[in-house]
Amino acid sequence: MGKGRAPCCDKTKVKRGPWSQDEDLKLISFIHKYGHENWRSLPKQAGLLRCGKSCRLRWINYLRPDLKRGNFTLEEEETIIKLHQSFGNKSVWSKIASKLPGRTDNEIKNVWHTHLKKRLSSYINHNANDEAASKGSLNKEETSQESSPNASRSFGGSNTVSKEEEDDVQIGETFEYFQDYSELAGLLQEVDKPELLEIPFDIDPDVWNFLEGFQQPENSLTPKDHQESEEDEVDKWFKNLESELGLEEDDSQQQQEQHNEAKEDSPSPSLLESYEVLINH
DNA sequence: AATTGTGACAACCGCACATTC
DNA sequence: TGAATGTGCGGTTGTCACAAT
Repeated sequence: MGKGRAPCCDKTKVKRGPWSQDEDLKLISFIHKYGHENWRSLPKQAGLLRCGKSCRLRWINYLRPDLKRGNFTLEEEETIIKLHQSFGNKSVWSKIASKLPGRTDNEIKNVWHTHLKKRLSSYINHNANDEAASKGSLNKEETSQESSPNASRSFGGSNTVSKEEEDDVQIGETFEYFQDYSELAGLLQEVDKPELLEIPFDIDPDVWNFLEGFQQPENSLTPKDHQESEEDEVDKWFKNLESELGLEEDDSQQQQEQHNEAKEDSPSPSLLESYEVLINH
């Protein structure tokens, strides 16, 4: 036997690529019944031709009932940026995820690379141009460099720094511009895409609390609240699942129901019953 | 209408650490 | 104590949808 550890599974015998609805249901129902004590043996026991790691990833990043779906809120984006700054340039997506209930490290990582980083970079360029303009002709050479479309500021003067790394450094330094994060919120709003800019004017008081004190207490809910929110989450999760499987009755009706969820207590079906309904559908 | 480019996100890979025996 | 195994994590890739040409 050669060096190194054995692969977690025989890649020629496992299915790869996107998960089907059937596979999702198998995984969900198995985990609900038996939990996930051993990811390696889980796929075999659940009748899935998947690698254990793949099952774990699918569950954690997509099927878990307590996951939030949809666009990140402005507050979540701010949190990511703040934490990314406070943890330094080395990526700590899991730590950030732990501060954002319902969001996964993978999701946060994607948002950072596809949205936030880009937006901050564009702000840097914008800011650099403004700065250069305000300085007028004090330093023509510098100004001409920055006005070039592909120009990027040099930190440390090393040519070996990759574009990605350079962006990170720039982004890190950008935070020094901000006196507080309300300014950062403004920047996000300024450069963000319209669909990511949903800032509710009837913003939840909790959000203001969150914005005032960055460290949101993890167990701020009373036991009763916690139980109710957990039921709500499960209920929401099933509605989402039904929606994705095309089993919902009517979109607008469902949206209305989801809207009402926050306002009224309604008994949620047991998880297992709902699985059976879905599977037998 | 067809082709190409780009963005977004799900999924995979491999390494490192923790745990078990 | 060290090897084997399980799990978590970050980086990277693959795929799909949509826009631009």
